[in-house]
Amino acid sequence: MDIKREVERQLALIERNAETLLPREELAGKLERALVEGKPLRVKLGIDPSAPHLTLGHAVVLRKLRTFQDLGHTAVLVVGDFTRRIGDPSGKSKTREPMSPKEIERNMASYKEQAFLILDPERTEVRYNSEWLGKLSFEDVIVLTARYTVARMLERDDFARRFREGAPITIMEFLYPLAQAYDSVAIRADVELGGSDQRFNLLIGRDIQREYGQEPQVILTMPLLIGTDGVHAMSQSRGNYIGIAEPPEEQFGKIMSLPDELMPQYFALLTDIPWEEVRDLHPKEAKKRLAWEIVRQYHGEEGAERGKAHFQRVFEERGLPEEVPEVRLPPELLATDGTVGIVDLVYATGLVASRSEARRLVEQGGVQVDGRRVSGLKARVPFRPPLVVKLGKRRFARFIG
RNA sequence: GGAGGGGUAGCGAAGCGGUCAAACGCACCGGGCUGUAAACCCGGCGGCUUGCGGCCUUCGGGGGUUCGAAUCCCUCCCCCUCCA
Repeated sequence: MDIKREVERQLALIERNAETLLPREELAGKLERALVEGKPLRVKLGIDPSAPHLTLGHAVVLRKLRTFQDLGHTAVLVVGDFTRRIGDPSGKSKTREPMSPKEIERNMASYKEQAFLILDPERTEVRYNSEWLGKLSFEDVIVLTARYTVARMLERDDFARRFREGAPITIMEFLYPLAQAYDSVAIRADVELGGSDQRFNLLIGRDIQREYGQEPQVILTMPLLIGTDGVHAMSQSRGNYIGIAEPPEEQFGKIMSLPDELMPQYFALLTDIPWEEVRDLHPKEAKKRLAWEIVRQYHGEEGAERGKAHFQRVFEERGLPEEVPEVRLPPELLATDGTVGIVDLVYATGLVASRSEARRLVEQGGVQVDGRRVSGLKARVPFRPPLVVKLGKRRFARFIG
């Protein structure tokens, strides 16, 4: 009786914001058994060790994993170091460079540091899939492949489409989800988490576990967080991401420039603040709340305050940030009358890639010196340090004597 | 093994002898609007050059033809499709 209630409570928390939970009944059964036997569930999350940085997109799934931990379950992070050596699973890009174990280890160090801002290290197990995949013989692999059919593989939308269009699909791509599924067997996963793009792979895990005589895992997918462009899923390759480890000022600023329409999704997936609580605020205030709350999670309240203060100073009041990089003017640029050419000055900040870019900025009215816009390529300004040069909206440099 | 298609700027994609530093879209940068929103509008987006202008390096690599090539020829490398 009590147990039934507890199972329902856990289920509700787990299901919140999830995209897919399959099959719900099986999860209920597993939760109940965990409670009765006092044995936590093993909740798997696959990790791609190629990138050392985590984004808010990762945070969505990690937060869900944290939910499981808070309910007493164990998170099992499976690092795809072996699969990573095989290459790119997506098929759309060229083969990635092989990555050395050292690099992987380095990435994982920073990964863990960031992930543990969200996860509870006490309830986390980190495993590398080379541990078991590396031991498989070719025979083992063939046995594995014998347990899945081409037709089932082709159920995946991506494969189906490419097959139909005559685009290439390599056998390796078939192996990849199988390897991932085998990971589930190796760690005896009860649940596997992933982004919604992982649904197919996670489902294969179920089938393969069954083939190996295990109780199939339950799969739980989370929606893909839309990135800063407001259109595509957040990803590092698209550059539309906000990194967990980015400085508070950056995070705050990036969140503030998200399209308003994204706010409900961000609140739901990245904070514990119910949307209803903020929906009636002025959108700008709601977004500040969002930014503050997200920054707080990764940089603490102090960081959140700093991000906010920076934002207000630089953007709302159009003032100077608290820290402006200091640069020196190469003496030869200084004319005898004590002036310096504007293009030289901009270039000397080191904030532009070329003199052409400096010139462009000047021509387009994107340059301010001590708060005064300077335009005209031939303009010269008296050089009396300290001199603050502002490029565009957010780039600053202070010239010191 | 055979037949065919293709490699163009960060990406996608035009161009197929001159007017091409190379259309267009995305991304990006600047300006405007504003709530630094987003959307939208205008401008920019190889480098160097004080400008209307000029110069240098680019269209997979190399070599030719031509007054002139991203565009034609040769050769090499790479990718893809179909047939076997």
